[in-house]
Amino acid sequence: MNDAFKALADPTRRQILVLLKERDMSAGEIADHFAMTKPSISHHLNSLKHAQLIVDQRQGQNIIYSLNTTVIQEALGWFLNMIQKDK
Amino acid sequence: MNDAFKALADPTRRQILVLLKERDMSAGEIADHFAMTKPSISHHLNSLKHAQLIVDQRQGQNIIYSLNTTVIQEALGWFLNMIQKDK
DNA sequence: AATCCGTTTAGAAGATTACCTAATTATCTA
DNA sequence: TAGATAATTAGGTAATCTTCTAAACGGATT
Repeated sequence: MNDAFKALADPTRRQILVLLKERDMSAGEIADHFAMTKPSISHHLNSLKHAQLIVDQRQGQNIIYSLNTTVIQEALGWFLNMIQKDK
Repeated sequence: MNDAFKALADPTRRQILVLLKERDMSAGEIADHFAMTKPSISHHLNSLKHAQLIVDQRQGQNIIYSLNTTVIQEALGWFLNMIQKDK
């Protein structure tokens, strides 16, 4: 959960999540959306994966990334609890 | 919004928000909950304030901090949107 | 098996963050 | 106004983060 919050702190990583919300994408496709080298994007993907916000799956030469909503839902719960009136 | 996500990345700062959810507190009271110097806590409070996650108000010698749920609600919206099925 | 393509790993530079101690500011009280 | 208390600001250091280039890796194709 701490890893998730840390991963979410970076705007590039949040943008990657938004992209993956639309559809699954390969690492290269994701990288094409940013003015940044592929190794840098790969690092961000690893950070998101470590936080379990995304999952990956090899498909031939490509590695396809997709959103894992489980941890996102947990985070959502944290925020919901925070704006709850009592206790 | 980016400032809020960055502020939320630190566990001490999230814990401060949890404390302030229960009741408003002075900077000193907040600091008493952590094994950390007051200047360090003051730095964290400033970070949270800058992100508009909390507001402060002087009351005599004390400065009372309280939660500002507006930005928390915005973040909640971000997560909600992220787990939404389409669009 | 040689090579190509997509991707990750390694290593390093520069920026940012988190924490400390010391000094300063603001307010209250005697 | 002098002293005490609450909190912040200043300055410094160590650790972490973001990004880059160069090199290595895993499958697919020839």
